[in-house]
Amino acid sequence: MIDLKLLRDDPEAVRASQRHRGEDESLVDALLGADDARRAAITTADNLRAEQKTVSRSVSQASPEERPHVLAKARQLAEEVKAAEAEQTAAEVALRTAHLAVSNVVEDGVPEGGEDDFVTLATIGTIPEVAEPREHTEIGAALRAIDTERGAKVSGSRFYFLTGVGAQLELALVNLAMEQAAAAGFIPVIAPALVKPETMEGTGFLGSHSSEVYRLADDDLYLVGTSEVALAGYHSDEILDFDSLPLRYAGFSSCFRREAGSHGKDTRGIIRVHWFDKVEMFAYVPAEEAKDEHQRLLAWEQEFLGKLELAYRVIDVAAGDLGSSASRKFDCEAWFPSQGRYRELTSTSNCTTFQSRRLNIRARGTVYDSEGRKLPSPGILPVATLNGTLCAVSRTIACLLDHHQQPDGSVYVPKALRPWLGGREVLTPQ
RNA sequence: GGAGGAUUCGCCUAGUGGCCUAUGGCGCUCGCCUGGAACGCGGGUUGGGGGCAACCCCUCAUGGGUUCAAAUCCCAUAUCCUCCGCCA
Repeated sequence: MIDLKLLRDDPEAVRASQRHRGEDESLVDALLGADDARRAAITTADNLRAEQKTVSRSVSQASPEERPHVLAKARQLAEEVKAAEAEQTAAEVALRTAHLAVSNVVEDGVPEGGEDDFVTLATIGTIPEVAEPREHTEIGAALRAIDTERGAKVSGSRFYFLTGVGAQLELALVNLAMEQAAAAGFIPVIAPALVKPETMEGTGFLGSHSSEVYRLADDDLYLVGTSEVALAGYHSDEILDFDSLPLRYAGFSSCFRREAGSHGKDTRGIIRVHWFDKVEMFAYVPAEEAKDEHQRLLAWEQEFLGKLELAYRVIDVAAGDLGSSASRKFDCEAWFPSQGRYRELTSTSNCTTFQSRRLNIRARGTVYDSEGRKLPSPGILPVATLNGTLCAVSRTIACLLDHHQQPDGSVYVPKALRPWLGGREVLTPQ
């Protein structure tokens, strides 16, 4: 949810942002109208409640002769309060609906346009020369690392088994990612992959992308598509200690995606699957720190890709391709020789205070007066949330096999992964 | 799955229909005292919302209900605890 105070101060900025995204700017006026209606309803209800309170208290003190009269007045007021409260509730629901319909305000500098209108910010590493590149599926099968046939047999399309070095590769990547994150000060977290509807709703994944989400109807639980959901929900309805910020978590969990709209895309292999494991970075920071933190998350993603010795580029995602809660998004796309193009491996979004407002996450900070003295009442301050992929395992494995394939059919192992792979420098078909 | 019990402002806690407009303690904080401290004394200390302001409204796990009036009575739900059952 966007900041209503900001909207009141500068509605045109929010309208401009909506246009930038290619979304309906009349939603902004609907929101302003809903807010006015709510204020009016609250004022009416407040006044009636105050009057009712006074009359109610006077009942027990009323003399026997005036008592029936007072009681009648009280009954009438009770009716009126009930009606006014119903209107207030309706106005508040309408406001929330209108509020949720407006996407986050896009950060200055985000490219105009849609999916293809990204701006490339950096291109890093040397694209490997591979004469006749094979796909990761073929390489994975030869190494007995990836078994998509049995994945399909057991679970259906877009499922897979990782076996042998494939399984070891996953553990190596997770270990490397977690080690890096912990060294950078992240709190490692193993997060639940099943969450309640409120959590899923609060993180915004039941909006336009609800068809992507698996739901367990019998238990009214959702399977997360990313541990961002659990990590954002972790501090929901909490007031954090402002001085403890930034709070950084590195969450590991399985991720589940229905891939409902992607029939025919990446049907082979493990680039696009219904289930994969992922290490996700999630940060809670003071609102004014968000932009800097976004750069830090991007830097950590790049550090990780560097350790994997991959050639990749960083793109600044265009406004029309941003999720509703992101004000800006950077993707890192690594080179896949067999496809002759870059494919997304990681993504980091700055959600500013949009997500935390929705999840009711704030911070309590010490407030100082103009002379720098502490004031007795601590202030409540807004918190920004940001997320970034550290390692989406299955896609990263696909990339590693493709990117580091050798003419003799073996696969080069980046130095950073070797400690977790028994020191192996290459993976060789059996 | 079954049977009980619990949930009050950071923590503990008083409170069984009407000055509860919520008690007391701890903690925190401001002030006084002091050369400076400790002790002591006094004040402040849940959030949210409306209003230019004075001030007002809501908030006793959540949602309903009864009543002129609910922390208090009734119903439902959630979470936690104990016991039983089942089970890694």
